[in-house]
Amino acid sequence: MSNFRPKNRESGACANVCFKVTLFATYYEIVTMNRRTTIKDIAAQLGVSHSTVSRALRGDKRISSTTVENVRRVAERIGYRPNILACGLVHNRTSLIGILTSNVRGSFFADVIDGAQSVLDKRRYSILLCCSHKNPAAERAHLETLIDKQVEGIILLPVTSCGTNSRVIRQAQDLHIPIVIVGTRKKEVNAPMIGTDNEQGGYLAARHLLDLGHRRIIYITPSKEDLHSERHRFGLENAQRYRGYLRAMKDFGLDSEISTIEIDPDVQDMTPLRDILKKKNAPTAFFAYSDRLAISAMQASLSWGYRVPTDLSFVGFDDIDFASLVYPPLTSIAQPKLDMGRFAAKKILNQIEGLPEDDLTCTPELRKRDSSGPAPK
Amino acid sequence: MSNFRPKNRESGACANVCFKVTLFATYYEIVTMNRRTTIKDIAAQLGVSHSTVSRALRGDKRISSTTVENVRRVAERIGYRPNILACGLVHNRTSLIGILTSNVRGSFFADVIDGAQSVLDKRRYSILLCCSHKNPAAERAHLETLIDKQVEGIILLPVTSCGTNSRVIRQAQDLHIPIVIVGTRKKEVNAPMIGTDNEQGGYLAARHLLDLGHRRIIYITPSKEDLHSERHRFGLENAQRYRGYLRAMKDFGLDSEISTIEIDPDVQDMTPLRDILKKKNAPTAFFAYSDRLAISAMQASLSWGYRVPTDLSFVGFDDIDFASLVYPPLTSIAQPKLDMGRFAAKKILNQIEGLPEDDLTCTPELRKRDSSGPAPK
DNA sequence: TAGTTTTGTGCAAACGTGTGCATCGTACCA
DNA sequence: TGGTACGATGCACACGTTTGCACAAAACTA
Repeated sequence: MSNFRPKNRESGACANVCFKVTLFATYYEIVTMNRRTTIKDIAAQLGVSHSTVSRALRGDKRISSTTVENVRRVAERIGYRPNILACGLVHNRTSLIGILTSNVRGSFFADVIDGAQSVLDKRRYSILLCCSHKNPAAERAHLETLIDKQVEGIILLPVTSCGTNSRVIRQAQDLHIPIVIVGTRKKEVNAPMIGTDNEQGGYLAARHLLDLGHRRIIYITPSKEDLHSERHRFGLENAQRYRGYLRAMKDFGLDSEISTIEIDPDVQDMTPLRDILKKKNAPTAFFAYSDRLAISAMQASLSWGYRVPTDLSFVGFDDIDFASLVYPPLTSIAQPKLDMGRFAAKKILNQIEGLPEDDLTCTPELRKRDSSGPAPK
Repeated sequence: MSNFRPKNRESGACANVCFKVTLFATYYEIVTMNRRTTIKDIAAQLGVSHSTVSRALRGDKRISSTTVENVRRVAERIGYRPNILACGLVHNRTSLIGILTSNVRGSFFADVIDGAQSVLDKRRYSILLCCSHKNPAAERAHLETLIDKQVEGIILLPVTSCGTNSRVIRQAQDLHIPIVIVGTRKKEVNAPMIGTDNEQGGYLAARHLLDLGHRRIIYITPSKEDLHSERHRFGLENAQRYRGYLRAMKDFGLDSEISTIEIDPDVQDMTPLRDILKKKNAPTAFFAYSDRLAISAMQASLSWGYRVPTDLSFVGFDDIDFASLVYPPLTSIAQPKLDMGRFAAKKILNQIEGLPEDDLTCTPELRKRDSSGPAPK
């Protein structure tokens, strides 16, 4: 078989070359079946150097058009695909963007990913996905993995503990890996952020209920601690949404009516809700930190015989898919999730190109549905 | 500054070495701030060759323990991280597993990812995520990207059109990239699959309703076409679940009661449901292709004044998060999604190691909740 | 015809790491 | 003292690309 091996400097007329191509393609189809083909294979078949092939493929205008054409043809025939590791080694690029999130579940995450992917796709970047499950140690490990894998940028989705991992984040930044935070940023971390005006969202929700005539409006928080302390299980968003609610209530002079109940979404214990509904002067409306929480509370109330929105009104936050699927459809505050993902990707790409980037705050929007209605007499 | 540059063959006593280390660390901290440090940096500081450093870091036992220790110390000090591109180039590895899915939304996807990640993490693999939105062209493009990025394996999540892209899939297999399909496989594609016994799931659901005394049970399909033809918008699952329903009905001699309505989940037009409920001898129970569909139908029925489960019973499929959050909580058929993800990852890893792999079919399970109850008199 | 430009290629080094083999020094043995 | 064995390290090449530079041939110019 070795007599088939092409000799190096054996160029010739085009027809001749074509003949050899056919011949050697057969040879190579046998030999290279089990490995990726390289520019050297192409070079050998055409009797040119691999640098010529490289230049031809990259469209270097110094290469004659006939050579370029030959190279293209052989490349196509033997199914050549560039080795991205080798290219990456030379250019110090991986075309990888890391996305670190605390939970892969939920439409917020999905929409942001979708939005980011649509932008990154066009620039031939791929997404390296990590999920930390709110575990700071896992989060740090994943950040280190991302750095080790030499991603060219990192998108941080609501990662509750990133405050505690600011050291790794700085480490990434020292290596000039751009970072963008989607959601809310801890003050320890210095990176451009894309967020929603949660305070405004909270205000919109409360204001909507107030305009419907409700006065006794309760904020449902996943964690009371979040609202006042510096430790935030659910990020700063919770405190911000609550602050918007406060502002609306105070605008109406309802300082004395301000009140919250805590429902842990993981535990789903509804007794605080049941208790407050039993009191005299029970609330007529609820504004929840999240749609999930709002839906749980609403469905629990239904199961106890309350009518929605006749007896009780509910407003959620995030406008997830299911907000419009449950009965009654849930009024919610929407954030432009897809756009946030797109912007995040753009911010990363801009930073990669050396452009400075700063924060971007999106405006939330009220999606009125049937779960909120006029306050009962 | 260049007089600080370490000369190559300038070894010395340990104390001397340590002194130099300190000195040059300072030098290097200045010089290398803007790039990743390499084994050459370590080698230069210690006055050894880079091969020695490489061997020391890899734990080659031919290297003296003092050298190993020195190398480790310097590596730590200058924050050395191996260049994964270079390693990959030598070993022809990327430590990347591609996951291609049609939609990133939904708990099926999320759980499978989670499960896969937990297994892949331990083996230091990362996940390259692509989402094709049920678009065959995008799907093919993404598959090609995955091949180009030299992933070491591909997990295909319910990708409706993979039949049309079997050529690319075969291309990947020719390059010895292992593939696992989670969900259902098209017959054009020859790869190990990990799925649920959808037929059995359908049987369980229908059987559950039959045991509760229901006789007029309707199957809600996202597309009637799916049930009989070869074209499947929603994969083969739909036909399989329907077949399970058929078997249960026939077991009870209810061939004449077999009936379906079509509700497109993207359009959410509920008139077929309304129409069938208006008929005399209206159905008393519904079994839907998916939880999403079941929930929509159930909530629509509630809005028309029907009581669940007093008047109507509903059973879904998939046991998504929201199944237990809606009111009344939805009875559903669960698949072991997390495990399916774990198994998928294991199958990929095994194949990478050259072990043969074949299909795995998981057993579905009924999760009884309040949306299904005894048939009305 | 000799010199200059242009055109098309090849050579060799580089990216950062891994590794077979050669080499060097030392210790041990006869 | 000569030979052998062994432990520790360096050299040089490999992986697949890209790219600065040199160089040859061809095409001009004078």
